Amino acid sequence: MLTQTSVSADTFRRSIPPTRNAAPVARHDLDDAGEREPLGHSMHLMGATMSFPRNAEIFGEDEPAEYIYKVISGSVRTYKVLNDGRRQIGGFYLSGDIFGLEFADEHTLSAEAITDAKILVIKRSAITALAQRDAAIARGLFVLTGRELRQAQQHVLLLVKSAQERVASFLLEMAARGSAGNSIELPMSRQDIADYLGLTIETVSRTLTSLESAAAIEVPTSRRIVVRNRSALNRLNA
Amino acid sequence: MLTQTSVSADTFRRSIPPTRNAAPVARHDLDDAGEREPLGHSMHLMGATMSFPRNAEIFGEDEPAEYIYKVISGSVRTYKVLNDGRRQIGGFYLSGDIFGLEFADEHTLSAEAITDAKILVIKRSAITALAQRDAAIARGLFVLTGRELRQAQQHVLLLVKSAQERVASFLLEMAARGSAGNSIELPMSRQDIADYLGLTIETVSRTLTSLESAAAIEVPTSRRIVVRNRSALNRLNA
DNA sequence: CGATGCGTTGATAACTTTCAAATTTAGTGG
DNA sequence: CCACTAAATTTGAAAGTTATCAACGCATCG
Repeated sequence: MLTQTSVSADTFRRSIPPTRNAAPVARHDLDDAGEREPLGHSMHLMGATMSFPRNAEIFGEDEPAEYIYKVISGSVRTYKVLNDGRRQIGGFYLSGDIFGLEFADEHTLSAEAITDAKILVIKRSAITALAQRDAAIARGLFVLTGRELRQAQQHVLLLVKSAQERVASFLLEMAARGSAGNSIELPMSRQDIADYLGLTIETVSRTLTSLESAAAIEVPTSRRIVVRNRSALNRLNA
Repeated sequence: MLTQTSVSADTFRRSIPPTRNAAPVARHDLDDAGEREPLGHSMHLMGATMSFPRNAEIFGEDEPAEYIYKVISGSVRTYKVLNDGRRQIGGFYLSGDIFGLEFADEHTLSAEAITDAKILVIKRSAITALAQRDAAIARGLFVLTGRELRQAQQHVLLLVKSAQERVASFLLEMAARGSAGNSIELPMSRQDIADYLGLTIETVSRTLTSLESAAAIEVPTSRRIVVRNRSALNRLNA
């Protein structure tokens, strides 16, 4: 079953950046209840921003997880390549999202920039050291990890649905995250979507066309989708 | 697509048990590096053991997550029921496994005893209080949570495979966990397996039959499976 | 012994993938 | 800015996989 993309050979490895000398942070802004944007402000004080061109690798599976990352602009995909060459995308990270959080010493997924992206890179040791002194930071890490777990569990639920349901769920998810009214800007290709949903690009494309025929959505350009009938999509979001 | 089991009506709700008054624990046994069995011994000192008959609900989705649980004997499934009545099993927990760990205040999955089971039940607040005083406990919680995340990510990878691959992976997973040579004792029904793998019972059954025809396994009884050709299964475990 | 639940097997239908080709979009050099 | 090539997306037809519907076998339990 060689349905999904093989790893593109055009990604290239970048050396891990030197961290800007992380001055001890005396205070950090607490977000309300620390839930909306955990670690949000603290991170900016101790990281360096890096630019990654489209398709550049940010970190690779099995590399030591020395940093954690926050998307400043652009977008990122994490993925895993199966033995047979298929690629499974674990998730998409948009502006403001934090990724690369690990429990173990090595990354379990790889990460690439989907579009040109600016990424805030923070030494993991700096965060964990801070977390030891500051319960709010520790809790922030916990909350973020909980989100990752939820996301993975949602992903499981997604993958047992029909193609129509998967695509509808995906669109609703992206609409909720981008939250620009009913218009969805997709930074990722059809292949990325397919590899996230466990489908082929042809099925994704056909499903979008059929949703368009059913007047549930409009697809003015391949990277922009307008939700016309949200309840129709919700109905499919079983 | 109404492929999976609807919630069985024969499960029944049990009231949450009173915790035995948790005497402050002066010391707790550290497992080597705290990794093999995180929180292992500490838990036994502060929880109460409860018996659940087959198919009894241990906790329900959306109930407050006040306890965490450890399987003493028997086995447990966690699951979620989708809007349309399908049931997706999140995982199986065997003797020694800890489950019910949550980030939020409510459970995101329900849990039921697959077989008659003895479960150690510990107040979550007792553990977290302990974790605040003891870094090893805190780390144990972290490790366990990391395992949950890994498991969910593995589950995602499982669900994008073919039926044969899913069943083969499942068997290898169970073989690795039960680790009684090549013989696998399955506590769960075909329906449970199907709902875990995102397949129908018919497909699971047929796949087992076909693996047996291919001399990869033997199925002496429906709940026991003997691995005859592990490399054949590994080959399918793409 | 008959009812009941669980598992297997068979035939057919539905869905998704595969393979192929057409079409649109994006990027490049003149 | 246009022409041209490469890449991405869409569409079509056929094949493959899994689900659905139905029947049967087998064991357990009153």
